Amino acid sequence: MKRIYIEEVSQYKNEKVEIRGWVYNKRSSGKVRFLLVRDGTGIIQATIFSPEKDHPLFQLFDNLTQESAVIVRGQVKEDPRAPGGYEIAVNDLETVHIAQNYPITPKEHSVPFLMEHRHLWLRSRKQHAILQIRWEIIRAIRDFFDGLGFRLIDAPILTPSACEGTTTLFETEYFDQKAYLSQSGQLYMEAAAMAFGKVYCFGPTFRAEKSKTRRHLIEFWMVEPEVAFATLEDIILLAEDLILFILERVLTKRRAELEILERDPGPLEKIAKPFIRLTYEQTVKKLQQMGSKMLYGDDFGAPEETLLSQLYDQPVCITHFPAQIKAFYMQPDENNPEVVLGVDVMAPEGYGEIIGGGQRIHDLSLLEKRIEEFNLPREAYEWYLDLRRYGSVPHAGFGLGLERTVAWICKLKHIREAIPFPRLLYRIYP
RNA sequence: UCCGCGGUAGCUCAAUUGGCAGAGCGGGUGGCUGUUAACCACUAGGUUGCAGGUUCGAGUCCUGCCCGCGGAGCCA
Repeated sequence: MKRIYIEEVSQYKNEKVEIRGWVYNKRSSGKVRFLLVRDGTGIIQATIFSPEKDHPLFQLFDNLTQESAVIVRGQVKEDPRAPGGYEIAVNDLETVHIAQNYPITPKEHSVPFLMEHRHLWLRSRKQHAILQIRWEIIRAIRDFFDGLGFRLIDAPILTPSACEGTTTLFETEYFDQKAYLSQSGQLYMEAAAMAFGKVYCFGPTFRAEKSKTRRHLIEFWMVEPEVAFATLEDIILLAEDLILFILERVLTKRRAELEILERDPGPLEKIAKPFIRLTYEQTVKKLQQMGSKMLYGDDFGAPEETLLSQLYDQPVCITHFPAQIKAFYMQPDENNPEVVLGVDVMAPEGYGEIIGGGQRIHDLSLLEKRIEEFNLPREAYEWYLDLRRYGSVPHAGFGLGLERTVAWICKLKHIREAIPFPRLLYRIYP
């Protein structure tokens, strides 16, 4: 008898197989018992028939509780009445472990309760589907960059100094010094790009922001490509291709999961190059016409992001921001030094910014000046300035927030479901 | 951090003006030969978040605290 996984069941029609898993749910109707078994790859209905009321399999079945671990052996049958179209006619049932009072029942639960049981919630159908899609997106991102000849260069997580202001950094002890958890691998990727040409890093980042919204996590994953000799225009094209590659992959390989999530694939299928392009100035004018009170020089707030996503069903690339609202390393536009060559890509359907990036300053004296203007500790940036001393070239890159991308593609109400174990302002358990 | 809302059975919620703390689900027992969050009957299950106060009487009103949820700012 062959031990198989539920996702392979259609290849074993009428064969006898063994499935190892957990009880998802059970039902009974007199002389027929139905056991829904999940094994991590899917859920299948196992059936037991007998005219004998005290059949030994019935006794085993009756003792099983939700999430008990079982080994089921029997024949695969195609049956339209079974969820998924296939079921197992059981002739042997082995109990591995009886679960006692599993807390997540097939009924409704509140968000706080489910978050408290996140370690178990992962077993539920929708959470499982979301994390399958997350995995597919991660693979797509790696395949995309590897396929283009990018080198994966890992950025450090413990960093020696505040790169973009200390208020949002997690501080920790580093023997007799202080260290900070990384907010971004970008500066290290700039060094790597000068060594390898085109690079990316993909890892967790940490922001000690006391933000409490559906779009924020304290710990989140970001993929950050950086390309030597690239301009703003080059990386906008790269960002478009990346997003389309991810969408194509999920739409072809994770249809079933999108269906479990009741996510209409229509809006995702419509997305195509080129994305909408607007300068910051054009965007502000448009928003003001729509009734927003924001002024030139303000950053976009949540209401503005919502307004924008109502206007377009394509991602929107906003460029040419006023220098003062962006980071110190942003390259000024040569036609208008008041604005910088940065880009934010806003996902449609109200999901807001999923990408932030741009062209970096490559001129040593300009970068020194900016470090001074932003009141940053010059010593901490000596290594970064070195990149402008030894073969400096124009270069650009961006960061894509993984969880925001997952939330958009899965159309989640809250980003906390886009990561297995979310770290939030008021939650670090489990 | 600020603004708003909430905490009652394992879970989801109800409880009229301050007047006997209840239902569904889940658990247990029994029934049903194709169930789809199955269904039917019976059954057990409570320090009403914590501390204090008002009152003949507090789940309900007041004060403080704890915990969480929604939103804002900031950001990916």
